[in-house]
Amino acid sequence: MEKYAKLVVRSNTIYTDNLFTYKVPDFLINELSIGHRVLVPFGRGNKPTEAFVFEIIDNLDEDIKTKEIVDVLDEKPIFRVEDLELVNWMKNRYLCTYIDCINLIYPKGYKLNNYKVVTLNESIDNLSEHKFKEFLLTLNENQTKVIELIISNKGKIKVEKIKDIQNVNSLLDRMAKKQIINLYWEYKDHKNEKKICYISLTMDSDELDDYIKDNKINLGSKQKEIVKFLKNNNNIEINDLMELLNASKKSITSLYDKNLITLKLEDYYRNPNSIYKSSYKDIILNNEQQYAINKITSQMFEENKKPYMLHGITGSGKTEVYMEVIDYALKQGLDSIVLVPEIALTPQTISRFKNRFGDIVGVFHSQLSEGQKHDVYKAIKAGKIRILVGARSALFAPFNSLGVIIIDEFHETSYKSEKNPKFSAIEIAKYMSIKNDISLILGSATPPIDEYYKVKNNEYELIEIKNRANNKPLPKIKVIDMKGQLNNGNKSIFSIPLQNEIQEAIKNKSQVILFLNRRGYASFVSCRACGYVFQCENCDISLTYHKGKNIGRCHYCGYEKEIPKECPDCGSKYIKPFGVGTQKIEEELKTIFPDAKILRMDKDTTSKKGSLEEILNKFKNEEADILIGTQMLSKGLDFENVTLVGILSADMMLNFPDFKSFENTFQLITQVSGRAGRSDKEGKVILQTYDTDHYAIRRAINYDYEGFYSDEIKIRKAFGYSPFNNMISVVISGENEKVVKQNSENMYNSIIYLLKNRGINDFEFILGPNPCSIAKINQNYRWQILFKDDNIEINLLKGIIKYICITKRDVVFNKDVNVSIDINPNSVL
DNA sequence: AGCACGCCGACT
DNA sequence: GTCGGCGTGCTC
Repeated sequence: MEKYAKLVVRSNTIYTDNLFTYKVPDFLINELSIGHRVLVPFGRGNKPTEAFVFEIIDNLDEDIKTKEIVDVLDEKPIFRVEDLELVNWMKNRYLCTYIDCINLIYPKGYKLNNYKVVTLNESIDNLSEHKFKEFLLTLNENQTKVIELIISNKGKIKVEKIKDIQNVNSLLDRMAKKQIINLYWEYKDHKNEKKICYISLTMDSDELDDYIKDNKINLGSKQKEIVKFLKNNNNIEINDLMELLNASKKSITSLYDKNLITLKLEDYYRNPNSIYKSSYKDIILNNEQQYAINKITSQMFEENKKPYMLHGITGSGKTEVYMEVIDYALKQGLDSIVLVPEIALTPQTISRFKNRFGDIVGVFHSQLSEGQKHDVYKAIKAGKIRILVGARSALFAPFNSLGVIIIDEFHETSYKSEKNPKFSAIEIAKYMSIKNDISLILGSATPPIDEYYKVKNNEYELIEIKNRANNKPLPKIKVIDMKGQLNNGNKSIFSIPLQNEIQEAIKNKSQVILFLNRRGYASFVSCRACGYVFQCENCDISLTYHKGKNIGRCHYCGYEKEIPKECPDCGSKYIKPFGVGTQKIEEELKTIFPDAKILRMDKDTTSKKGSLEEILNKFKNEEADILIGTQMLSKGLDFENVTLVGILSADMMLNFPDFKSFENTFQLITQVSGRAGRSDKEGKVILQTYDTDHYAIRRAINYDYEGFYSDEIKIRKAFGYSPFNNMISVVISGENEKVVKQNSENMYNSIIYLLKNRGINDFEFILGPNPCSIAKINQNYRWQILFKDDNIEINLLKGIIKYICITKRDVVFNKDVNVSIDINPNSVL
């Protein structure tokens, strides 16, 4: 019987992104199954390459020459059948490669390295010393260098280690042909099974002393010390011992060689702990919370249930609902995944879960080291972690019996990946929940418009919580018309009412949060005489002014430039910063309230590790009166003593050139306002704006989600935006502007050609090619073509885009341009 | 992509 | 005839 395997090979090019057929060797026929990781020879040089078995077939379906699989790399398959199904689904949905998808679900801590090595050919190695010297004389400079390198490396060297020789590969090839050297591939399969080493004595105390005496063993003073220590403390961790006694590895290996100690390796789980502290309160659930819990738990074992959308206002105690559902699942033997938008911003949520459930709570996010990720995965597989809290990547954790997926604040943009595959965690979770009957809960106070539309379409089960857990009303939002303030001669960023309220709050010993959606000091610096604006040299972006260092900084690539006293264009000295950032807010606030203690939370003050936790802790412990911050403030923070929230410029986001900017404005106002009055004290919100009449603002100040939804959905429908259409963005970027432009046009023309062939002659659903709104980032020019699946079947459209951008990539695009496909992108800049 | 092969010109 | 350099085409 013959068997063949269709597999995906790990190589980092889209040109090999298909299934390759290999023959299954006889000794593996009974062994090999779908999902196995195998080693195959790949390419002309038969480089040992890692591959993944997707299918096993009995006969070749076409006449192709095949190579044989060398071996399986792991005892058990690393992927389940459903994992591979997910890979296929994602590849189709997001138009990305197999490997992109595999990398997401690939168990952490595995890595196959392959490298080419050089050794001396036996005929040379066996020469006598005299003959060898003679032989060396026949070689040229580079060849001698290679021989010397091999010898000085104990007879074997990796090709990549041979430096400062040009065209090493052709040199080595020729030397191999002349039988001077051997050239071959080697590989090493790393499995990062982090173990910890425990030391103990091989025999008990007296026995050991006799053994030493009888065998006349001499011990150094350090070794004696270690033995003495081990007599009293058996089974100690090697690192602790070395540190405690200031011992070296040498003395330990020496003891081991003398047969006096044993070393034992055991699994070790690193535990990335957050330093954030939270207090555990006994919570009494209200009726709405209880209803939600009952609804979800009662259907947990039902098949074909819909995902739940938990629409609960800010402060409605959604986390309590999550925890009760998880608790129920645990008791039924089911595991849970909780996704949070940004792990760094949710130390509070994590500590609440840890307080409630203890050690079975694991944390997973992209900032963990590979080793830490591996440990978490291992603990999950071992059943030591039953609840995983993490960022979107936590979705792919290898739980054995996953029962619940919770996505908190599911309107957050961070659930859409920026990297390939540009997946949406919401979509993947929905896919998983339907396929495996998992209870999926999407929680938010401000559900995305397109998702809420699906409630109306019966795709979700809507559960609402309309009251705050503390039974207090939502904070009243007072709108201040900044045009009026200006007319009354108040040029400050702070309206008079806001100043008064801040004063009042500080007097009452409660805390204030001020929100502004822009960091830095000023949004741009320009010359009043000629209008020159300081711009980033790498991007098409004006520099944000940072006062402390007197620099302009690009918030896209990090480029910094000192701002000169004179205009580089006209030489005038009228150089001034315009617009307002959080840094300037802080400065002005200090002059108005010189005694207030102020904290600032934005990307500039929280980039250092641990600094965010420090700021949150300080504010929580009421070591500051006012917290100024950007977007970060909107993400589920919970401070009991905050009674006043100030939104300094609500229209800043309104004027963003994106079809989601109204929705974002509504969300931000609702979310930021929700930070006030979360405990016993009532909250208040002051909202400053120049545009008091905009529906996003009017609906937000009345907490009228339904109203905003009905306004917004009409606009979405009229313009054919999501949820009525999918949007596909293709961005072509590269260092050469002309090439990028020409490639974009190439692509457009190819697409038009294919569409015409299919009888489609109306191309209104294609926008562009145009330069992106941000036409240059990091020295890369960017052009965009936008597609809506208006009047065209999405799979046909995707098929054509895939054909042009992937299958025929080398025909349509230059090698040095980057083509990025994003299905339903967060923003089209 | 990245690897191997093969062609070509320069130089002994 | 040999060496280094670079362009080309394929990967079961």
